[in-house]
Amino acid sequence: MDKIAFDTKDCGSCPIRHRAVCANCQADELAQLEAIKFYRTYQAGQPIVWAGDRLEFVASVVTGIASLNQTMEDGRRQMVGLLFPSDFLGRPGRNVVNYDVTAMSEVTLCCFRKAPFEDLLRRVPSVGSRLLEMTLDELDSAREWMLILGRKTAREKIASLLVIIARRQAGLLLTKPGDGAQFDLPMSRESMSEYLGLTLETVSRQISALKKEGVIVLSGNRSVTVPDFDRLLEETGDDVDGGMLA
Amino acid sequence: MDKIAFDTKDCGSCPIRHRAVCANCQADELAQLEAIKFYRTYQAGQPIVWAGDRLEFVASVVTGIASLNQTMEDGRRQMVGLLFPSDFLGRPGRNVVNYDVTAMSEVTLCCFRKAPFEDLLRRVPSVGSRLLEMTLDELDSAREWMLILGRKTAREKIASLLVIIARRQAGLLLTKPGDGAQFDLPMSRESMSEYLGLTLETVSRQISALKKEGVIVLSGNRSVTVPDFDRLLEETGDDVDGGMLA
DNA sequence: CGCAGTTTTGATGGACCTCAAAGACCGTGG
DNA sequence: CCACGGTCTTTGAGGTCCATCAAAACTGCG
Repeated sequence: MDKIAFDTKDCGSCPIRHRAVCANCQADELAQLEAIKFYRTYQAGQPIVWAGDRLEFVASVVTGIASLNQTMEDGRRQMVGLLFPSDFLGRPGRNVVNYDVTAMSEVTLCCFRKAPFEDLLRRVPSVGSRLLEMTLDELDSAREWMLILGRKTAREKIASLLVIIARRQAGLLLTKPGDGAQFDLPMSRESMSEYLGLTLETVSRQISALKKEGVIVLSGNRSVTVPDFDRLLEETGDDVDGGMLA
Repeated sequence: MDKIAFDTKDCGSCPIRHRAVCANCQADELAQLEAIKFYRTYQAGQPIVWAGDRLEFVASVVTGIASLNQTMEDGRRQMVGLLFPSDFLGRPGRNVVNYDVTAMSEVTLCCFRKAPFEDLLRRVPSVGSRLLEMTLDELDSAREWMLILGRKTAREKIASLLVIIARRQAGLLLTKPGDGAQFDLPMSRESMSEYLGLTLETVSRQISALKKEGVIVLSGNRSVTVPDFDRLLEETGDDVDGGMLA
């Protein structure tokens, strides 16, 4: 297994230091978090927790990508969350998780045991305020996702997912990836179908169509290049330019 | 216009005192909120704010029901939130709203101007912690909703919506309405279709089917009686008893 | 090279959408 | 009190997008 590529003793060298739940912390507050943290690593495809299980910690995703999934009695599955580096896992004040959490790639978590973290949440306002901010961001993206699930066509769904992944892999949420942007899909066709409320066959067909029309270029099954990002944006069905131009 | 049916000077008589963002406040904290609050009432069907508009206040819904909607360029609409009494409207730290907000029935809001509220959020931890708790609850229900949108059949969607409305109208979220429960639909068929990612015709057909099979009884278009609540629950496709019995 | 898992492609069917018209509900005014 | 009009809802007929079932092609790895 790979070694973690940063100094686990020093939060200052942490790649998510300025985006995670600790982002607003001063040095002394950071020290309190540092005192109760520990790391865990999961292999690609490995479950992190199952719905209904107790989760003894909360955590920040440091590297890798994890998914939250709901499963119905008859096996139908819907992804309901996708955790990128700096995203927060777990709910303070609740011991049982509602969703299956799975590592989509190798995932490293920065974990805090529940009780000390909740105590800290009460004492250190900058952690609570940052967590509120992050939760509101997640609620916003959940609502965008609801529009995708409820109203978009299969083709628009695929384009939307590609845009979301391209943006998040590029690091900052607000910047627009440039033309020629290249990124890896962090998931299988099946996971994409669970994200989008489609079957894996429909996902495959729509990706093939976008490829044939030159909207995207594939090398291998996971690597995507976007020659013209605006073209991809048009395919999402969203208002590309905020309604300012034509 | 009807008069508000409680004393607007006294938070103690407020119907949502123990469930809203002020739920965890002590008397002195409540006094600070009371000092900056004001009320607004909107008629059924009236817009509260449009997506992209500035919203100068945040608010708790005191009475009535409001919806959050997203609209695509070509007119497709998806409801992304449904605000019942005690739910919170607006996002601290952001001046512009992302969704159209509409009063579905006559709505009374308990409003706080943004700046004083955000100031109070910094000074009074019990408000921030309650808001975090409420936001996490909303995120949970948004994720349940995503399962509905992505994986359920039209019939299951209708049954799920009826259960959600029955539960929330009954007041507490956890209690199961008894058999013979009667409630009013707070929205038109069209709004139901925007909630569920369907057309209004499909909504109407599925309601007719549930009615014909005796799962529900209608009197007028808005009043619903559920003779056997477990029967309705089965129609949602969800695990009825948490997988404990059969 | 061969094998297991993943992805693509094909053929067919069904759930839901679209377009259209009739029917029910409800407030208003005669 | 009932007739009238507008809006909302129901019902019908036909079409389409996506799911389902099935098999071939590809990818990656020992």
